[in-house]
Amino acid sequence: MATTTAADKRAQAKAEYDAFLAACPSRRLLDRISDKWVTLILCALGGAHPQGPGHTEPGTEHGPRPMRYSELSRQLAGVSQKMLTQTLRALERDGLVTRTVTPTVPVTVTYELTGLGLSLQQVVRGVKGWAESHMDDVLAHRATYDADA
Amino acid sequence: MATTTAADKRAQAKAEYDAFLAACPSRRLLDRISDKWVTLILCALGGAHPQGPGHTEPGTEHGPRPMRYSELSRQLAGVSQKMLTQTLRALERDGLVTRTVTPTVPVTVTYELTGLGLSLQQVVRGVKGWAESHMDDVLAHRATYDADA
DNA sequence: CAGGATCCCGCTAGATACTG
DNA sequence: CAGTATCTAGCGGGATCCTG
Repeated sequence: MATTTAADKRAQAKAEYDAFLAACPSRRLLDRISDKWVTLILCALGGAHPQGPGHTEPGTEHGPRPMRYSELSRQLAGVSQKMLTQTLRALERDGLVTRTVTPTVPVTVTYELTGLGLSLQQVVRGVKGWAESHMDDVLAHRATYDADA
Repeated sequence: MATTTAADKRAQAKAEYDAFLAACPSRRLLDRISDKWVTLILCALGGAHPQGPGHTEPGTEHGPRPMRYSELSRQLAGVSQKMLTQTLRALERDGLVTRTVTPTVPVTVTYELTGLGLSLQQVVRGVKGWAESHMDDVLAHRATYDADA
């Protein structure tokens, strides 16, 4: 296939999976990662500034860092043990986080982003950021919408 | 307040809402937009290349465009009427899409992204794209994970 | 065509209690 | 500390029928 260019390959890669199709595996993957807890866990594990810009102020910057179960539980206010464990397991299975057990007494378990998890974190961080920075706009629109009703 | 710099204002804006807090409104907003159907609807309304790169091939590029209810229903394979209508209403209420009724016979209804919706579309497009482009990696990890179990 | 209204099932999130 | 196990209430979400 002498006609296969880089552009062709990119087109193929894009066409291979299509979340618009109900039967496509990527549809279910999209459903999994489109989740409040997934977003928050990934963001927590990613630290404050995951892909910090050019210059880094020591002390203000901490990229991806391992976190313990209890740490996560504390940072994700209101998450139930069940959801936290369940979501972490799913993320581990999908290769987004690693789970490390240190046989101390009592046992110490840490979770950390993988490279794959980091790549997703970069994008879901945007979702969380959007929610926080556009909250006022949304609230304003809701007010006028509800008023007209 | 002579000490209020641009950086301070940004810090304040970021601190105003925090999705890590259970009681924060942004937590619920995050839950709303972390949704399969929200992502797919916004992507559909955003067209193929929302923020196309430098040069644009005429004919291959079509940015945000209004779509009819039935068009959306067709493109989002497998979506139920209930979920489609319900999600569209929520998006309209939050000011992410506009709903336009043209009194033809039968009636024609079109949905279109607002500026706010467009800004969210840019980020959720990344989520959808991630799912499609990393599907193979995830499947591979699942296989090894399930094998070890 | 673009929904509204209902019914109803599934299953999932959350609370609680227990364990290595 | 870091979970597992169990139970249940609630609702997400699909199917179905109907309408302007």
